[in-house]
Formats: sequence, structure tokens, C-alpha cells
Amino acid sequence: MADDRSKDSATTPEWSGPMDGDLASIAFLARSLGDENRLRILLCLGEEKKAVGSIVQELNLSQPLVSHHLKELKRSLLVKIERSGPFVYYQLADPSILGIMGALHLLARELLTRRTSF
Amino acid sequence: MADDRSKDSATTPEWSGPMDGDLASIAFLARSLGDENRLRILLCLGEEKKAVGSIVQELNLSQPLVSHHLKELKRSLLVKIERSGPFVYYQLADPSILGIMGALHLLARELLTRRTSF
DNA sequence: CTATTATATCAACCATCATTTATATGTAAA
DNA sequence: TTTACATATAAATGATGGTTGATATAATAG
Repeated sequence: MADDRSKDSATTPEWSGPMDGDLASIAFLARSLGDENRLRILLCLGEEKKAVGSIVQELNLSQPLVSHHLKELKRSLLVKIERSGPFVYYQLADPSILGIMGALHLLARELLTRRTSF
Repeated sequence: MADDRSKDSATTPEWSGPMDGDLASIAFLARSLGDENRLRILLCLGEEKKAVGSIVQELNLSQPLVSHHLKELKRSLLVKIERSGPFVYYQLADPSILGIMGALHLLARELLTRRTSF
């Protein structure tokens, strides 16, 4: 049982291909979604670009904290940046982000209700 | 600027409702998906229940590590457990988990290709 | 009972991360 | 230039989390 890499394509259910370094990207994205304040920021961004100050005021978080999380969201490419004067506007990089959050929300509800009803 | 909780329903894009403690559940789920080894375990589980030893051998990970991650996946309700003799079989709690992983994979590919092509 | 197999837990170490406070950078106006 | 505002960064701290190695529990066979 030295090493065996010959059973990849047997149990690939939804995607096709190697999935080598892709799992790292998926994990990286998921970790970026794994913070409540970042989720609030993404949800607050919605579909309109907003400046940092607006997010700070809207979510009632400290400005360095919002800035830090925005930096993290930028690192994971989940938001796009646009400067205009002294303002920096952040925007969702892709609308599917909200869809994924919705799917996670649905899954969480499902798992929790399944848990309490059994 | 003491406190203001009067602008909730203005910018809810995809779901409806309070989203109060739901974001915590979403973040919890996302954090559980935010580890490459756990993703490999979920992907390895696929749709058939497998014992711990099978996962250990299939992914070439140490048994305590797999057991620890399975415990974490159980804590987030992403897997179901079924004992049979000395074996403990783990199974995906919901098939939509693979769909969410696929969506994250698609988003990652999209964001990365968008990044390198601009 | 002992022995063996399957799985879980414990302890320790190291890394990552979220948060706060303070400070720095940058931009625009007077 | 100074002043004011918007945002970013630094340093420090506390908490959480992944990994390894050793050990413990559980079930079964002999």
C-alpha cells in the first residue's frame, strides 16, 4: 500500500476533472464567508457599490474592523474596488455570491429543522 | 448616533426576513467548509456512506485527523452517523452540500480567470 | 479473560484570525 | 501651507483552529 492514485473518476458526483488545487480555492472562499461580519458586509453591499463609511455607519462596526474585513474580502476576490476622490467604493465581485449565501442559509435551516424534529 | 435599527428591509436582495441569527449559522457552515481536508472528506463521502478507515485509506490522512474533522463536520450537521458493529459510517447529511461546493468551485474559477485576464 | 481491530479523545504545539487602540496615509478644501 | 475628512495600516491581545503523537474507549473474536 505504497501509494495509489488511480481512483479519481469513480466517485465524482457533480464536477469533472482533477480537483487538485481547486479544493484549496474552494476552502479559501468558504473561509472568507465564514465570518459573520464579512457576511453582513457582503449582504449590506448587495448590488450597489458603497463607500467604507456607509458600511461602517450601516453595520455599526468600527472603521478599522470594516477596513480589515474589506481587505480580506478583496484578498479572496469577493469584492471589487473603485476609488473616487477620498472615497473608496466596494462592490460585490459577482452576484452569485448572494446566491451561495442563500443556498447556505437554506441548507442551515434544513439541517437545523431536521435536527430538532427528529 | 446612539443606535439605529430601522433599516433592515431596505436592502434585502435574495431572501426575506430578519437574518439575525441566521448569519451566524451561515458563517458556521462556511467555516466548516473552509478546510481543504474537510472538503476532501465531504467529496470522498459523495453519496455513499463510508467508514472512517475507508476515508483514512482513501485520502491518505492520519486516523486521528480524519476523526477530528469528522467530529467537526458532525458538529456543523453536515454529516450523519450510523454505527454498525465496530464500524462507524459517515454520510453526507444533504446532497445539496455537493451543489454548494460546486457553486463555490465555479465562483472561484470565475473570479480567478477574471483576475488573470484583466 | 486476552488480543485485535476500529474509532475516539487528549495534550501539546504552532498557525491563523478577529478585534481594539492608536497612528499613518491620502485627498480635498480654505 | 494648514485643516478636516476618508481610509488604511500597525501593534497588541485573545481566541480559535489544524496537526501530530500518544493514549483511551468500544466492539468483536478466540
